[in-house]
Amino acid sequence: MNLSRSLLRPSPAGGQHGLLHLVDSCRAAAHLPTLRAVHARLLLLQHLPSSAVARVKLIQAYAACSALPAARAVLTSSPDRTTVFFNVLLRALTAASLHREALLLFASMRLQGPSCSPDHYTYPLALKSCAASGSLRLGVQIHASIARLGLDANLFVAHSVISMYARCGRPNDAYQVFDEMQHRDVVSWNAMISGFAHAGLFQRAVVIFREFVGLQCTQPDAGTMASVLPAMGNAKAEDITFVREVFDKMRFRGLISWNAMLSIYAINGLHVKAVELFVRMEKDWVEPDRMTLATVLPCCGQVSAFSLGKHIHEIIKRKRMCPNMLLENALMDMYANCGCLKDAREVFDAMSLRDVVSWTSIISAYGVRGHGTEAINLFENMLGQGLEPDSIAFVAVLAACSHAGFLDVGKRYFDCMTSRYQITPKAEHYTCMVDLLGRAGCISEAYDFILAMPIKPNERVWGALLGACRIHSNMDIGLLAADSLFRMVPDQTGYYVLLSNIYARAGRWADVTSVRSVMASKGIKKLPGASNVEIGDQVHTFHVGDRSHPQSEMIYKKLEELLGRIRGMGYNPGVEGTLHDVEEEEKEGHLSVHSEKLAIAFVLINTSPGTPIRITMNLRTCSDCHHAAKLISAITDREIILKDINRFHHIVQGVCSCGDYW
DNA sequence: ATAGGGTTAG
Repeated sequence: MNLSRSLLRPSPAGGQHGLLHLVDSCRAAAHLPTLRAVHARLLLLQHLPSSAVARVKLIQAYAACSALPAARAVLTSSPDRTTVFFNVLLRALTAASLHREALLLFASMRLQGPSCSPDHYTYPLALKSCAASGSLRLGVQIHASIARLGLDANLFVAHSVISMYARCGRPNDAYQVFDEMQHRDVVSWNAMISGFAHAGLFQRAVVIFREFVGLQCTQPDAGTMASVLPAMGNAKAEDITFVREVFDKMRFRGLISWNAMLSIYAINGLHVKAVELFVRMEKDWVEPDRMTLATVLPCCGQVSAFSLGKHIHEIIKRKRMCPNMLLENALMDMYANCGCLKDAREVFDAMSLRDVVSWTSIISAYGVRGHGTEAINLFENMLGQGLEPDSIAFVAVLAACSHAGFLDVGKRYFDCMTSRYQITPKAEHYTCMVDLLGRAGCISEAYDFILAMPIKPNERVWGALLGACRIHSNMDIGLLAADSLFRMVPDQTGYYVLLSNIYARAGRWADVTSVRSVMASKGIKKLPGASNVEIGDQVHTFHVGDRSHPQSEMIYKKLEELLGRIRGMGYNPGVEGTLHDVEEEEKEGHLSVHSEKLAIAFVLINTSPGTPIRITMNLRTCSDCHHAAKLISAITDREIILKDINRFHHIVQGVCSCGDYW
């Protein structure tokens, strides 16, 4: 490396300046061997005793090389010690998250005499460590010293006091400091916004954000956007719109602002908005970084924006951003959710390092398709690598067991999770277990399981039971589940439909009608089924009986042809239909124009033979469409990947990965 | 020669 070469030929100008420059280069390059050599030379030439600057630079450089003991040794061996040495070392310790050690060093300054008294550089660092380690008592003491010295007029100091109080769980004390400030700049507001956000007072964070914007004295900056972000989970639509307006009005929009805006959309489930904003970002020639892409990729997955996802993968390759676990995990997630298990697996196999998130991602990809054995093999493989499964990894493997109907294995994992790994089951785990038991036909066991839960069963838990009751036609327990659900979420259409399906299966048409009239009286409408498919980078949406598509005529002709061909193979719309679809208008004729079928016909017309058909829909698919899709996949020799509201159906040559069990 | 607010997955 050329650092060492220049060391051999030090600049003729007497050395010290050249050597100090070399120290800075070692700091930038984090090159410890050269740094040691330069240090030795400085010692040899006796530059160190006279030059405080040289010693400060050495401390910084050693810290940059993660050689903290060496950094500390420079301070210890200094004949004259001043505050700045401590500040630089404190900075190194806080940057390395060594907050305990930072606070010990801070405390030791008092013993060093007046030349080492903490100053307006020291306090922000010490308070940062208090905030990070939750040391409220020490923080309060430090605040008192600051006030005694009158240092609270310094903005840097005041902001760190605000931040310390907020992060130590005292948002009101933080606000008092903020409120009493004589002068404020943009960071003062950012500190308070982020303070409320980190203290969990999301609404107050948003209110003060709005107040700041309303003042119009100082422009919000990227820090403002990033500060409000953690307060925007589950945000109100009007707040999101407001932040977007602020974002649009910013005179300078840097990458951090774009990333924060994308993130706000993503955490609120506004995946389409995030995708649109990303497209806008590309048009504006803003170069995305890893975080941008790691934020947008899951959104692509959620809306099955496969071509954009692939495009992002190309960006990642072009910029040589991999290997990078964050991105690889996000890519896997995107491919899996776009229905491309193979591509997800390729990313997984190519990874040089994998963490629990990577494994969980691929396990869940297999699991939601019904490939239970592979999901379990992967889970065991992960354990074999010595990785500790966490709560979410268990959700993935339990879900895999329930989708595949592996009753005993699932029960074993649940026990293993609590006993061996000491993980307290959450609602998601209970949902998986109820699903597992219920699907396997153990309905009363599932019901007892819910009653014995130590936490209050939520909507999804009861929903899983109701779903199982539909599969196994259990009306008694189905009614109990429905009753709980209607009390919890009286307006959720899907549960009424499930209940009426249960009645329909039992042939109790009067009850079917009464469920429908309850729905009508409450003004609840059945969510219209919609299927999305992507051709090129264009998304096409189909509804039941949709004739709005320009190719409508061709689509219906194709569908008729297909249905004609599969009828000879045992497809009989009437029989399946009465079992599952109770809406009058959907019987017979309308079953044949369900959105899934239209989408399949459309893709067959517009793609070359052999191209997989990927469909994303907003409901669970009906068994009539499922049956038809299987037969169509066989006669047209196409893979059909149907993403349903809660799982994937991967159909190859007439066989579905769900094993007809969903 | 040193300090404040801020974004990263399953």
